[in-house]
Amino acid sequence: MLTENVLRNRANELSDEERRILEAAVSSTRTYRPGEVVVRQGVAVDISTLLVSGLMTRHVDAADGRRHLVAVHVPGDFVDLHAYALKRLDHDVGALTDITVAVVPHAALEEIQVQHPPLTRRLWFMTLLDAAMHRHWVLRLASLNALQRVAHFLCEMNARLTAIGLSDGNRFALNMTQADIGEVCGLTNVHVNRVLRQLREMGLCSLRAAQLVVHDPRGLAAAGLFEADYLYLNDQTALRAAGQSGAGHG
Amino acid sequence: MLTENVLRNRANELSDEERRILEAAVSSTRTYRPGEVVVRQGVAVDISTLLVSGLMTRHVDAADGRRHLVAVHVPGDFVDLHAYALKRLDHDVGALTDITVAVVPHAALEEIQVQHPPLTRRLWFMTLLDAAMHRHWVLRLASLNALQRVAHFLCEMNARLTAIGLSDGNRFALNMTQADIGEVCGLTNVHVNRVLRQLREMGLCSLRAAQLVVHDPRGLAAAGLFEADYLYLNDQTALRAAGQSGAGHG
DNA sequence: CGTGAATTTGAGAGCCATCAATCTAAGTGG
DNA sequence: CCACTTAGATTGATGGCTCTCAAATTCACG
Repeated sequence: MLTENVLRNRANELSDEERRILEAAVSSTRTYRPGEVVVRQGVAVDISTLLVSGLMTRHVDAADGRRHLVAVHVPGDFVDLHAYALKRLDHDVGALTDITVAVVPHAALEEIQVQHPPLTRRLWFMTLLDAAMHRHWVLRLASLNALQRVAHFLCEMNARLTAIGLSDGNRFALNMTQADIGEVCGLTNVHVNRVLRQLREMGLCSLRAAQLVVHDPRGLAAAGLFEADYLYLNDQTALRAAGQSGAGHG
Repeated sequence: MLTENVLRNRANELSDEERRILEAAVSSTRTYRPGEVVVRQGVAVDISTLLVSGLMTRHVDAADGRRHLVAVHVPGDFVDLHAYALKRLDHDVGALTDITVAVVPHAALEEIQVQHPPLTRRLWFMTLLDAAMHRHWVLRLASLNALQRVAHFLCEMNARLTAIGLSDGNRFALNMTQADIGEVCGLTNVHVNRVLRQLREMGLCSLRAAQLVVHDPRGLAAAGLFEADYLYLNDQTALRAAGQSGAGHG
């Protein structure tokens, strides 16, 4: 029951039977060390990977040697479900921390697609969540300044990790360096450092020893112009952690 | 046969039968004027829209009144297929130019999902293309400067429009103001204007009267660090237009 | 306690935003 | 056919946010 917890607590929550079906589709599990590449750009694959523990990245290595993150994945994310339809990826997928992933052969997904349309639709939904997150990353980069970007990203991680029980809404493990955060927010590690100091001095949050402590969730959300609706969560705790009212979407 | 042309020329090209099925799923067509909102954020919908002609946007209105584009859609894009799984959107979808869209009720999509798994998989693929594009918009904003961003975006539009026969690879209609391009690239209209002048003086391309003329496709691609692989095109003309060798992906 | 990675702080420079004005093109009404 | 209007394009001057370069300090870990 590797994926039991990580597949809960989503707006799109799976039924017990659907979880069983997915569990049965897992052929094996693998572990990777920080920095290892799990799926390399352009290489055809016939498996998809479900993240069980740790953080993963989607990233592109620029010609000048710099790396840019285009997504961060948390446990429960069906990281590589795209590969089922795309077959090859336009970017690398790698381990940001120590991770464990479950491997699902595409043959098993094909069977699910034929035999379980409702589950297929839920899987489809999960890939659309990624797109929704991407859109807000675009928004973050296009319209927010450095302080707002970092605050927004930290709010997003808090909301996502709260939804899967890895944050209590005020404190969570964040095994990312300031350089990693810079690669997410389109900033240099130097400027991320200045922004984090500013957030600390504003009494909003502090990041020390890979632990983020959020002193003022609503204030942090306000600083980052963060609204959690794009995460499509239904977990009230997660919404509160995100500085939202949790009253629904209207 | 409204969608006949726009559904061709894709790596994921549909068969004649699949196109027929989709055609049959269309309940009606609608037209909109530039600036009109087709799907408003947060409103539950039970239809999806397929763009037949014109350009559409996904955008978010910021609190300060400024608009930010997170995606641009070209004819053939199943713009709102997301809504089938998501039901409500986290952003607005609107008309950038005069547009015609085909309306597909979700009930028809459900039937397709049950009866035509291969077509479902292709539709799924189409939504994943959006995500792939989003990722490269993230990359563009995070890692490129103003000149590179604009060049990159123009290359993307050229490649996408070439794939559907709306560009010959060197010239195409682009009914976007410089302010629109700024909203795509995270720049002000003023700076977009300076960048366009620079691109013109470099002999790469010129935008006049809603017509983009690309004088040097490979040079423009180089200026924007553009690589077309994320568009998952198989159309060799489109790849050449994109300044790529068209020799495949390795 | 030594070593390398990560964090922190400072100084200077550059890219792009902001503000403002002018110019062009297209459409409207008389 | 021409004044009038308006949206969009163009150009200039100034300022600020963030990068770059550099060095010092702290932290993690064997």
